[in-house]
Amino acid sequence: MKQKVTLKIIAKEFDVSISTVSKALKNSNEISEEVREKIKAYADYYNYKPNSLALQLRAQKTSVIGVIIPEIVHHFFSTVIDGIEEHANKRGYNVMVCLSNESFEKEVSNISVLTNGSVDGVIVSIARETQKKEDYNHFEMLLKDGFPLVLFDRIVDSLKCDKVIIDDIGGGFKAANHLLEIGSKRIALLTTEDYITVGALRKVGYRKAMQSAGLEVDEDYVFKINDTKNLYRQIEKIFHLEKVPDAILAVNEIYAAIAMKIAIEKGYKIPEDIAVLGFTSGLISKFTSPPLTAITQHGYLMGQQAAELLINRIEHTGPKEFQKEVISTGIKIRKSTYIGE
Amino acid sequence: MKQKVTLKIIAKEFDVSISTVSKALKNSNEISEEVREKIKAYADYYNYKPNSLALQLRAQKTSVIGVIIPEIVHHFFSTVIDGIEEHANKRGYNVMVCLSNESFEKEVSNISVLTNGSVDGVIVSIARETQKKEDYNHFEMLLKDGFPLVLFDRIVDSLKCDKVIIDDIGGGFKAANHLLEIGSKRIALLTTEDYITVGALRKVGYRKAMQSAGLEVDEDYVFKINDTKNLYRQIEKIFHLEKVPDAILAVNEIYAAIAMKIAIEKGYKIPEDIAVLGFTSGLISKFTSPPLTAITQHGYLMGQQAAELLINRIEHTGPKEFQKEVISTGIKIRKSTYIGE
DNA sequence: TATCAACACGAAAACGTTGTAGTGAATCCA
DNA sequence: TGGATTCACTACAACGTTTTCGTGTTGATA
Repeated sequence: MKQKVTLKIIAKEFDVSISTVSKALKNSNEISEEVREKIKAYADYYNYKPNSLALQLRAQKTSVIGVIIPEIVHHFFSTVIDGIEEHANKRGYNVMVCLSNESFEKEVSNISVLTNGSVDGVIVSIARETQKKEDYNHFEMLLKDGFPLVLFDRIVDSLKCDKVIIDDIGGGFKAANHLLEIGSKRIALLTTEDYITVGALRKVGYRKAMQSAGLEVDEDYVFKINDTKNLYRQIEKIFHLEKVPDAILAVNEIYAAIAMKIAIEKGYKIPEDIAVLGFTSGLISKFTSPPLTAITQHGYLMGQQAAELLINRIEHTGPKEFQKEVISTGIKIRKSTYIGE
Repeated sequence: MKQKVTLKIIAKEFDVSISTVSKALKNSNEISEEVREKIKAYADYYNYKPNSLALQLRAQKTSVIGVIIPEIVHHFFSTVIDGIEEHANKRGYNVMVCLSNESFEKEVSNISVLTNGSVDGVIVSIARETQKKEDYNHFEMLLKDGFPLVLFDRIVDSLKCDKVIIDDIGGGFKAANHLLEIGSKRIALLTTEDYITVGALRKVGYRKAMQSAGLEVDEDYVFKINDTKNLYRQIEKIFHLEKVPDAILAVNEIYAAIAMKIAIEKGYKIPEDIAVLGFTSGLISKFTSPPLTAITQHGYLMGQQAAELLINRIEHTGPKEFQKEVISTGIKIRKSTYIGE
């Protein structure tokens, strides 16, 4: 690459000092009209732009925020990043994305790389492996130094920092309630293993809804799916129950889509025989047949909120106490639970 | 935030010079065992990490690569980023993602921000608006300075730089050919407007396949969809043709899924009456019913290649001449074109 | 006792920028 | 003519590193 033009080079060109060039380019009236103009012309011609590293080093501020997510090939996380970007840009920040790939080690190393001065703060959604290990030392180190940190979606309560979460309990409740309202009696729950908070919380909501309808939660109707094994085979077990459920509540859209597919193959009519409802994070729900009723998650909003909290923390605007924002879910009713029309 | 510990601070603490501290931490044997150990212990305790801005400024190298994509909420682009990240990390680089949101202005400003020293090179997929305007000045400026730039997917041939593209012509050919092989005679094409290169190229492939089968391309069977208007209404026009096609080739999975949905509503059987095939970039194809046969795109591989080209360019490994890598497509045959078990 | 090497450390430049605090010359006022 | 003021510019520190080139002290050697 060609030498980038710097103040020094321009200064040498016109045989003036570096300060003169700097001031001329900033239109300071300490510098004569004449000198100013020729320097600006030269800088313009050679497309001078101040080196941001130098600026950042001097200002002790990068105007970059780091984001660490478990994976990017996931519609929900993409929407969150989109929201972060939008808000960050509006406030003059850029975004640096790192992926943990659900790995503890990679998360730790990402944190380490990002917090060595390259960013003013970080937003993170914790990796699975970290949640399983329950080792949050890398975060605690940051917080001890007062480094701006915002956790979203996959959070841990014990860490003293700003957080943004989806109202998963509310979502689970809303989901189960909808099924109860359309008359379902035996609602099967397709959820994740317990250590995955999101699944666990949605289950809590489901349980709450069942109880407030005066129904017992039969643990035989709760299926904890292991993502690393064959999904079809695990989900199919729903249909081995003595009394096949009249509704299925899945904590994500993949499980829901698969359950629906199996149900149809087995000759059940949806929603007449079995109603199906999922939590959506992508486009699948819209294109299954029948289209899937789903709890919607507003990742974009979540990203915006996270960015806002972080930048407020960085700039010391906003409250001193740590915030915990809760993003409420929506429900998009489609044909998989809706008879009539 | 608390003051970060620096060499200077440690130096003051032990009343030695900054150089001594720097050398001690690097285990230089210029420094006595004793001094070395106490400095290392202190640094360790206070979690000293060299400031990367300072390192980067000094080394005139950031080990960061910038990526500008039109949007992130798009499975294809996510997979590309994933691939970029993977390769970049392997070679010691970090990734900074910016979104152009298909806007020319934002693309220009992203380029400007990234190339002021914050990254060693950029990978970009050009925004729609830029392609429509045909204004590539911001890229030409970079190339004039020899700044490392890799274009992927949405490229422009006139720019002298490394490129990675999907073999869209081949994909279109492969798609049409598959339909011809299963006996389709009247293949409708659902494509984008002409200025979108990807759609245009896939059409070329479609045309080639038709011609090599000795068939004329009837322009009435080519539908150019405008993404900003109502998709259903535009796609429905397929079924207003005098002779309804016996196959539909869509240049993306959304169009394909919608076409299939409309066909089913109108009582056609898929694939018996009409076979449907799309280009996939997400998970939709897998979960429609019937599942959609699709040309697959290998975004991950594309990302890896792009990163490899870029880093080779940055580090002057690899050939001097600009490369144009072509990623070939695959085809995943599912029930939407496949009769029989 | 003069010479030299080894040892253990410090000074300073460089990366590119900004802003404060000079500085020398011209101009002004009385 | 002497002092103050304005003008147009320069020097320098600072941000945090690394690295090259000193430099003073010690101990050994001839």
